[in-house]
Order: sequence, then C-alpha cells, then structure tokens
Amino acid sequence: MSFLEGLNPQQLEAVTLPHQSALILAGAGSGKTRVLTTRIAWLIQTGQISPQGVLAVTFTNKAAREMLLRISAMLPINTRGMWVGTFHGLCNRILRAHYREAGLPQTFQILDSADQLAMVKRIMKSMNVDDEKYPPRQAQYFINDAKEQGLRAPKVEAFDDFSRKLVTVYESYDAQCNREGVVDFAELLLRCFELLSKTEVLREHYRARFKHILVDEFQDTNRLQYFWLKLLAGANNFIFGVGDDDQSIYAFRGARAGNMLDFEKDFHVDKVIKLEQNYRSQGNILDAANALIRHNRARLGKDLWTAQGSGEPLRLFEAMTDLEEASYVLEEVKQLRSEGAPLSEIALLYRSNAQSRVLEHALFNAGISYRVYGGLRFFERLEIKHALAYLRLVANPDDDGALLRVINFPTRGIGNRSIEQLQDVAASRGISLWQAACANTLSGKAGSSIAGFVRLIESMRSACEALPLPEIIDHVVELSGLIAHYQNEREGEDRLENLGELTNAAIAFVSPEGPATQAQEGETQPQEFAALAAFLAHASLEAGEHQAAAGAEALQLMTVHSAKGLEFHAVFITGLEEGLFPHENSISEQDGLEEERRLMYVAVTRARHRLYLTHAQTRMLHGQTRYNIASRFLEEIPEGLIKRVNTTKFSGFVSARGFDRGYEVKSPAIEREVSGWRVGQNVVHAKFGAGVIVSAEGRGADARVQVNFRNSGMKWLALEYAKLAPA
DNA sequence: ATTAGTGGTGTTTTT
DNA sequence: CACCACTAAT
Repeated sequence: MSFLEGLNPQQLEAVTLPHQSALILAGAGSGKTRVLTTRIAWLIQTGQISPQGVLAVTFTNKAAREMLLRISAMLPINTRGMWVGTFHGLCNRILRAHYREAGLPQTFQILDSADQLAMVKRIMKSMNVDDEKYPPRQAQYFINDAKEQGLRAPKVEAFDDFSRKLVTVYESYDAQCNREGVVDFAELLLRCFELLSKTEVLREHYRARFKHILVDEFQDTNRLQYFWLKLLAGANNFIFGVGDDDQSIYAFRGARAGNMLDFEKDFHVDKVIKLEQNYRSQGNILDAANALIRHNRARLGKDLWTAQGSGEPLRLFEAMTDLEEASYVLEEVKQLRSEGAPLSEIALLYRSNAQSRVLEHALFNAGISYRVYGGLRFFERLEIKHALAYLRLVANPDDDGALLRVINFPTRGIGNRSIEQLQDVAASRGISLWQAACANTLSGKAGSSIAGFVRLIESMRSACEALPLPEIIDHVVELSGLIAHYQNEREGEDRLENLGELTNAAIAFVSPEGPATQAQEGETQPQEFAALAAFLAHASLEAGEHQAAAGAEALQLMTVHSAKGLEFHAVFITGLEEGLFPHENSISEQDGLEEERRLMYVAVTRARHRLYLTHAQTRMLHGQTRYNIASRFLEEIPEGLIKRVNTTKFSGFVSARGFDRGYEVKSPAIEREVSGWRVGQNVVHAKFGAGVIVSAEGRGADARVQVNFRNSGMKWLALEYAKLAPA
C-alpha cells in the first residue's frame, strides 16, 4: 500500500494497530492528520471495514473537509457517504434523520450564540428576573456549561440562591426552545445523546454500523462529547483517539483534556503511542516551544524534536505603540514578499479579534491584500441574519426569535406596543408569537399591520412550496422588502451584494459537491421545507467558513485559536503583552495561565521557518491608551534562541509616514515626566519586580509614579523612598 | 410609532 | 470604541 510509505515507525505502528482502542499522543506538526487519515485508508483498504462503517469526528468543518480530501487522495472511493464531520454536524445529521423520536419538528432550527443570548434575555424578561443581578451572558454560560456536563435543569446542583435562580432560567429556557422548535449548539449534542440513550433500536443501529470511531483533537472534547463517544462505541467498537494535551485551548467552552486519561482507563488502552518527531518547524522554533511549555505543570509529558537544522533565531521586536508594531510588521512582510515568500504563507496572529484593526489599517494603506479569518462572519452579518430570519419563519413559523427580528424590519408599522401585546397573548395562551399573530386579537391599525405581516409570510410559504432552494431564497429576499430597503439606504451596496451572495451559498449548498446530498439516514419523508431547514442548519453550523476561500494570494490574519491546525512559512505573533497575552481575565481563572501558555505554544508551533514576536509599550484598547509590559512568555523562551531586532529606524516615534487613526497621535510615552522618570518607562523594583510606569504626579519630595507590576499589579510609589531602577 | 440622540457599560478565545 | 437600552422629540 503506497500510502504507508514514508511513515516513521511510530506513525506506522499507529496506522496499522490491530483491532483495539488506541490513544495517539501527537505533538504539533508530528503528522497527526496524516496518521488519522491513513489509518482510515488502511482500515478500508485491508477490508476491515467499509467506508460507511467509519465514523470520524473533528471540531471544525475545515478539518473535516481536509480529512475527506486526504482520504480520497489515497483511495479511489466515493467519500460522500462517509460520516466525517464535527460533533455538532454529526449530531445534527442524526437528529434530522430521527427528529420524531428526538421530539423535534422536522424543520427544527439551530440557534447560534447570538440567537441564544437573545432568547435568554427574552426568557429572563418574561420571568421578571433582574438582569442587573443576573447578567444574561452569565445565564447563557451557565446553561451551556450544564448541558456540556450532560445535565438538564432538574439535575443541576445549586447550593445558593444565585444558582437556584439560574436553574429556573435554564428550565424555562429549555421549555421555550421546545415550544419554538429550536436548539442551541450544546442542545444538538445533548439531545442526540439522550436520543441514543433512550432508544435502543437506534443505538444498536449506529453501533452496528460504526465499528471504528476516530476522534481528532481528543483534548478538546467536553464531558458530554466523551459520553456521546462512549455511548456510540458500546462494548465492542473501537475508538482511535488522536490528541495533544499541550494544545488544549478550549477549556473555556468545556473542553477537558482529562478525557484522554479517562479514555485510557475506560477503553483499556494498553499502549499510548507518542508522535514526537516534528516535521514542520526548524530547531530554534521547536526549542522555544519546548522551553515554553515546560513551564506548565499539568502535562502528560512529551518533547518534540526535529531532524531539521536549527534555522534562524526568533526575531523579537519591541514597539513603542501598536501603530509602530503594525508598521514594523508591514515592513517585514514586504521584505519577505520580496524574498519570494507567497503572502498566503505568512500569518499575522493575535490573541483577540479586536487587535486586527490596527494591522488591517496598515496593510490596507500599503495596498497589501490580506484575509481576516473570524471576526464577523458571513452568516452573522445583519442583513444575512434578517434574510435567514425570514427563511426560518418560512420553515418554522413558531420560531419567535426569527419573528421578533423581522416583524418590523423593514418597518411596517408594528411597534413595541403591538409586539408587547402579541407577547402577552402568546404567554397567556401558551402559544407562539406567530400563532398569536394569526389569531390577531388586536384591533385597529395595529391589527391590520399584523395581519399584513401574517399574509406576507403566508404568501412566502405558498410561493416557495415545491421550489428549489436557491429560488426560495431569491423569492423570500425579494418579498421581504429587504432589497428595496437596502436600495434606499446610502450604505446599502455591500449589504445588497451579501444578499446576492446568500443565493450563491445556497446554489453551492445544493450542488453535487454540497453537503445537502449526503445520504440521509433511514426514512426521510421529504417534506416541503426539509431542504431549506438543512440549509439553515448549515448556515448556523458553518457560520464562518464561507469566506475561507483558500488559495487566495493574501496575507493571513487570525486569532491564535483559529490558527490551530495550520502552518506557515513565516508567523508573526503580535501583542505579546501582559494583560493581552496572557489575557488579564485568564490570570484569575483556574488554570487560566496554563491555558494561555498552551495557546502561546500553539502559536509558536505554527511557524516553519521564521517566527516574529512583537509587543508594544502602549496600545489603544477600549478607546484609551494602555501601557503594557512585555509578556512573561517572552522570558520563558531562552535568550539564546532570540534575536532582538529593534533598529534606530523604529525607535522612539511613530514613523514619519504617519499611520494615523484620523487624528493626531501624541508622541508616545513622554507625555509626562517626573524627576527623570517618564510614563511608559520600564522599571524594576526590589520587591515588586518588573513593571512599567503608567502615570506620574507631584514634584520634588511629593513626586509619585504609578507602576503596573507584572506580578504585583498596580502600585503608587513615592520616588523619594521607593527603590526603583530603570529596566 | 419611529427615530435620533444620549448615557452607561463592557469585552478573550469559538463549534 | 462600539454596542446596548432607554429617553426625548418628530
């Protein structure tokens, strides 16, 4: 089998492991995806299983697509019927096939997190819960967390009034979701889990089918996902898990690297195979990554090595401001490009999405094409959300969230008063807003406006029956009045274009390559709007990746999180500052710092040949300038691997060519000065350690400076007494 | 009923 | 700064 050639001994062992469950501890760049896909190809090629008998689970749609691509490169088979997808995608698939047994309408809709938050707010308002005391965001988090533990409201343990209140919110939230026929992300998993738990027939059906279950990024599974896997595997099937505890960066959404240990026990994994040879990065980069991650306590233990040479040192640049940082990055990108590196092989990474703005600005002015991943995605744009809401109403009129979004957009004379009356009717009779609207108990002008809206949706439904999906979308968008509305708006051009794109997305969706043709399990009574529901599900589950048109010759901008699994010739890790990266919120969290460090580890290991580390002394954040000291992670990388590249050209001031924000940027860091100390200056204190001066006041004996210490936080120090030294 | 304007508030990361 | 929620004016 030619596809086995070139595997190293550990990889080969993993790929050809006989029937048993296995855990592959695969470091960054060690050929994890290759092992996983080759394993599948080997199982099929040796006749141990048919393509339909494979279940492969990933966390992103991108990873799933990549996997299918690689499999079809190795085997001359049709991968279309294969079950390769994300947890959410696969659960969606199962629930669509067995919606009845799952207690869902056939056209059930999926709430994205924004929809979910809106729903939580609505529920809390209807329950008269004080949203000052109980922030809706926290309630949302509470609900998701519970679901990710596999717990329904009655099972959640609450030991204080606060939690008890949130439990009641959870309970009514779920009740309302059921009434409306909508599910959130976590619900997809929980509902599917419950379905398989309680329905033996189905459980056995899937168990009999999927003899081999392969799991990518095992360290990112949460409790519920692990239970789900266990349930599906039963006593006789095998799980092949691949993961890297050092790359666990999703604890904030319930990921539990400890699942790997449970897996070892529960599935009697007698041999853990470690893949430690890295084929991606040159030595210095790898050494930096290893040194960094060694600062973490909770590790399974693993050290990467490479047969490549040590390569270049890492380049560290300290900027005065975020603008200067951007201009440095820009210059280096130009340089790399002139050396022949394709732009698509260069990545600009940052901790949080907001940081992309400054970089984008500089790139835009310089005319360098770039692509930003994440941020607001296609299906999350306002005009798209509106169009989708109309479509959701067509598929499932009981969707209150969708109705509320568009009942008065474009405006048609239905104001808050009317909506409140509708809500009262709906609440008192226990019906959906749509049903309340149809009953139309209101009189006068409000009543006729609502009747008009009801007729509008009805006409959409009847016009679209038996139409192919793309035409449904054209129709609905047209009838909704959104087109007319945006034509009259001055900034409407882009929005109109996006609405057009929506149709294209639908065309792509129903085309032979699209997921729509994936064979549906079992009995599918093709009901009128099933295709529409499938498309809407696709929109929720794949919100972002529409714009990820790969291959484009553009610089790649993304958060470190979304860079996981990717690699580039050159990587810039920007904003390496205390408070940003590691993020200040993470410091107080349990194990937060270690997760941040793993994140940094992921960032570092994205680079093949060249790695830039940059930070700025001052940065615009929350609309005000903040002073930051260098990230502790920089100190955790051995000096010998790093070359400082600050040049006179880039010291002191924003470059004269003026990257301004439309207003004058004050010369940084020397605005205020006291007794020879200046704001922005790095200092060392005998007791508090390293820090940066953030403000100063007084003179002579009264002179004081405020210092942000890395480890001790903010302190005011009287210069006359404090033992302060320049850093 | 709608909108413009105001003030207060908060934000990591994402399937 | 940007998004919300609420208020005051059309």
